[in-house]
Amino acid sequence: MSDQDVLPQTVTRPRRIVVQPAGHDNCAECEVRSRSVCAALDIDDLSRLAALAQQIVVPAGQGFIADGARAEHFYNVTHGTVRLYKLLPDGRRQITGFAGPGHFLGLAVSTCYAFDAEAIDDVTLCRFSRTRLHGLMGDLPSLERRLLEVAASELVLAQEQMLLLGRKTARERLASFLMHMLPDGCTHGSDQTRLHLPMPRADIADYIGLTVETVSRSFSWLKSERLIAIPSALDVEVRDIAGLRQVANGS
Amino acid sequence: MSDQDVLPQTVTRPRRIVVQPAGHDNCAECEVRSRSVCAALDIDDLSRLAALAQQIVVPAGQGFIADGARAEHFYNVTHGTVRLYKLLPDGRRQITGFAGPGHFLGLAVSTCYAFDAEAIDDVTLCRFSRTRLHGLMGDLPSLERRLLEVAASELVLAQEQMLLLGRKTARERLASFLMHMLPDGCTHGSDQTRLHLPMPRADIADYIGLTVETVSRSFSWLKSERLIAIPSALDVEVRDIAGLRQVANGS
DNA sequence: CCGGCGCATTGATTCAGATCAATCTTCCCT
DNA sequence: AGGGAAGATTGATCTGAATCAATGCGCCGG
Repeated sequence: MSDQDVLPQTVTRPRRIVVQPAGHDNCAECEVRSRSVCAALDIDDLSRLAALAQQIVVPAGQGFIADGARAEHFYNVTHGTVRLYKLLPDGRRQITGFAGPGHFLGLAVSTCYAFDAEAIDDVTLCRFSRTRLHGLMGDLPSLERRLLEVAASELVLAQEQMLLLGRKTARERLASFLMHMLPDGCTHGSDQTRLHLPMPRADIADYIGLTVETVSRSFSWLKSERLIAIPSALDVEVRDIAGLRQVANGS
Repeated sequence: MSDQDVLPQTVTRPRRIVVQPAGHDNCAECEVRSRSVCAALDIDDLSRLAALAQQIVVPAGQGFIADGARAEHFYNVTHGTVRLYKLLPDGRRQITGFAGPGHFLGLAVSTCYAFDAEAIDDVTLCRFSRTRLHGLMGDLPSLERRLLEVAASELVLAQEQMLLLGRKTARERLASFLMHMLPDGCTHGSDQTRLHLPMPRADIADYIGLTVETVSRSFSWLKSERLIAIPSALDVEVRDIAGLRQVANGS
């Protein structure tokens, strides 16, 4: 046991954030482009955007945006899932959102970020200089328009989350959360009801304003009501979408 | 008592929403212009905006935006205060924000509103056609830029509210609410600590996710701690801003 | 194959805030 | 001035979720 363990942890994954310095001309073939802000741009404009982009890789558990730090970058998630959260001085945490492939991060007006961001699993991001992207926005009104759309739809989501946090019961919160996690378009009909949750129970708890125990009990309750099945903790099968929606909206 | 009371209520205030059809060239002298999105425009552009504007007056208690209705207008508050909220089918209400003079309303991406809006006191608004304002935005990038700023700062507020609703205690919530209500710039220093709340206790309760009773008890507690004084229900005097901030952030 | 560590579940008990129930206050309206 | 209604406060009790406390279940490393 006296080998080269110079670091306290024994991790096989990359421990530090990796920045792919350049050579990133592949925006045109980016698999998340259609879902991201980049969808607003045609091929020519895209290359101007690509010139600003760096690819960065963040290992699971690592933070890459810190509350209060100067906001020098925007990010676009290409792989993996990110948790965005705010902390109280005593450590209480509220997760304000999860960002998966295609999501845009860093829409702060102020010069500083007002939240933290951490990789849940291994995450790959496109990073843009804030000032340079701002400059580009003057030239590319469609990009700015797209950002406004993104901001407005985030706002709608935030308002739904306020309703959830302020007025829903534990079971209603979990049901609402699962409904939101369902891929778009399968909220109606009973197709494609398999669901993989990238985040652990503690993250769900801090997102919907409960404790881990209450989340677990609510999962068990939904299971006992035959609304879902839980093949493994991170995999949920929605058995009765309509029923789940009923619960989510207060029976 | 058998006079002309053809309506169930006996109200002296205007009962219906009044639309001032036109003659609204006074944007240049608008007293809320500097605080509103209109601040982004110079005098010439302002007149183009003014051409789209209608002034509407909404009596206290009246709704003027309905959840699910087609989103045909944007609004700018010029006088009074508006409550924005979402309802659950069984009537539980979450107020997602209050909008006072200068505030911009209607930033929905979708074709339909996803919230309700009601006048708290008598409210005056500037109303713009959604489609025409969208058209104007193409010509006036500074307007679009300003809207993006507004949306981004709303988002920051929404995230703080999620932290409040998900993780703060009753006292912390009320203290946070009062801190937010303080006019900008008086969060530090002990000047100007008088505060008028336009909304009743029930609205505060539905905003910070509590019941009226708990709001009232929390007010009494803050008073007993000498952090505030309550000359009348709607008037609060902040006695100890630093202390109130401490409570707001979890002692 | 076994041991241990990190997460998830389940059970027992407590507690902050909801609910139920009186007052109290303010301010119209007559 | 007086009566009443709407809002606010205060008190008594209840309850849903938090907290405290064991297990249970994979999964990885040896």
